[in-house]
Amino acid sequence: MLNTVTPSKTAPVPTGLALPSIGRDCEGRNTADTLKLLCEQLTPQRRVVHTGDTIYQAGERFGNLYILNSGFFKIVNLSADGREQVVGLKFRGDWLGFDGIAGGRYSCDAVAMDTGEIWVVSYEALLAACASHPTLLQVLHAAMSREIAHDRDSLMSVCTLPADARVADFLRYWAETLAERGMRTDEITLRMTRAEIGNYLGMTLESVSRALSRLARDNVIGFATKGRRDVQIPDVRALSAFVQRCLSPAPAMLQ
Amino acid sequence: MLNTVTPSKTAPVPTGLALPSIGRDCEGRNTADTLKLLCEQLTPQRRVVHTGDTIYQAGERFGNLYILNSGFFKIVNLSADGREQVVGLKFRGDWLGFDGIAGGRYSCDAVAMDTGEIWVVSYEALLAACASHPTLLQVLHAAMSREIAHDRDSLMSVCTLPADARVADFLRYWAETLAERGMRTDEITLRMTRAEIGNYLGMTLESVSRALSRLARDNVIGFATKGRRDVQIPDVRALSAFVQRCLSPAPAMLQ
DNA sequence: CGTTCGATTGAGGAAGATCAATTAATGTGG
DNA sequence: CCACATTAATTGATCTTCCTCAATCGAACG
Repeated sequence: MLNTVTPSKTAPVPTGLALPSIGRDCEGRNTADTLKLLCEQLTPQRRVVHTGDTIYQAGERFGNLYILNSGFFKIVNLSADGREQVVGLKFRGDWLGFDGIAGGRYSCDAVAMDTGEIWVVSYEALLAACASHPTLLQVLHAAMSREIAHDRDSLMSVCTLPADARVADFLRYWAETLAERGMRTDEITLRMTRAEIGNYLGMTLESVSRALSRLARDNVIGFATKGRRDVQIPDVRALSAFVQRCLSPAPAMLQ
Repeated sequence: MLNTVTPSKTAPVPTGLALPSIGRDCEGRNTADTLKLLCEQLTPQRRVVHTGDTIYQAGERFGNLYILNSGFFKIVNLSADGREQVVGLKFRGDWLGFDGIAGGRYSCDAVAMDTGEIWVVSYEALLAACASHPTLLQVLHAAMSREIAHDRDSLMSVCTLPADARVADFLRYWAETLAERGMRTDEITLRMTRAEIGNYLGMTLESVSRALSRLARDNVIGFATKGRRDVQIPDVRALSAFVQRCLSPAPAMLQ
């Protein structure tokens, strides 16, 4: 495991820039528009990644930022004493590597959870491009800002929600993230094991499994015919409602 | 409570720019140097704040970033259903308000926990200044990057450490933050109640109290003669050692 | 000097972790 | 394509940690 990515292979896959997109990236710009702008202004090196590839690792010298064009990444923090913690999940349009700017070294691992394509942008080159194209700077800052805001939401989830609600909120976030990118949300494929989900949410894999079973029993989610990796979400709002139900102690548990 | 700050009173206090400082802010620049640069390049509006003042609130229109010159802030996230979560603590040299860039609105409250001074910088003006002074941009990005990296460390603490270790790690972080700014760490004054600390760390105020009592019993910390708000930390490394002891199950509990 | 707020400490209970056994999915070599 | 090995997921039983509830104490303040 932990293969470094194949060094400098120009990607033979389509960029997919023509895909429709609904979510707002920054000031009325959606993910697809933003990617288009970045591609045109920066002409980044494109790189195909496969499950398990690491784009950068903790301690490695910082130099590049990465933009995720397709696929899916996890960000893993490592402590000196060997603890591992999934601290973030990255989807299409997300940036990777901001943590390296301050210290000159990345402070975590970025691991691909699926086949995908990332765009490599030298931080130096990016700054130069920003100087002549202010919109680029705005997009960069918006991406960093969104990451900060979302990290805070994650902390709030972990600190204030019971285990079942945390899992429900996790699925809700995942579905909404896909929706913002114009993807289907009625059936999503979790490319993470229960152990990885549990690590991210601060609970054991058994608790994740039990929470999912409970969500399925309450018909908030469903499982596909084959495999429990695919989760059916008929109505995203039902997940939010479930979270609220976990928070209010009094109201009766149906059935 | 929740007073908004006195609107536009120019600060009658010294900036304290000549203070010594040891920690690295970004690429060999320390906190004091960075503040000096910011003050010279931006000539920001200065504003005195008192305990309980809020610099901005969730939902308020974004426009300014704030640099903390002295004092101490907490950042509070609010959920739609009324949960409150302390998601960050800010010390001298820290920036406030990054979360507002992406959405055009702040997503949390910034509340002063002590008398202090903040510098108000219009985001527009900052961008303009960055265009002509690239170092400024580097400093800005470093501040955002550090915030991202630290938020991840917080999540890791909450997810992987038992309650006692979390409190110890919290004190360690506080002491190191002060040390980086050239302040004393052998005796620190927590300007937060047990309830606020507990909220930040994802536990109850009783658990915080018990953890502190345990730390005092093990002589990892001490309490000042009067009041339990002041914590003596004879050796910061003892706090790290305590965290490690919490993680390794086998070794005997002394006494 | 009483009131209020914050902190401490104890007792009991509940959420979730741990341990363990079983089942389902995935992958491999024949 | 199948038997087997391997990994992931589920479910149950027990145990630990931490939360909840409650009483007490100390400090700060009007």
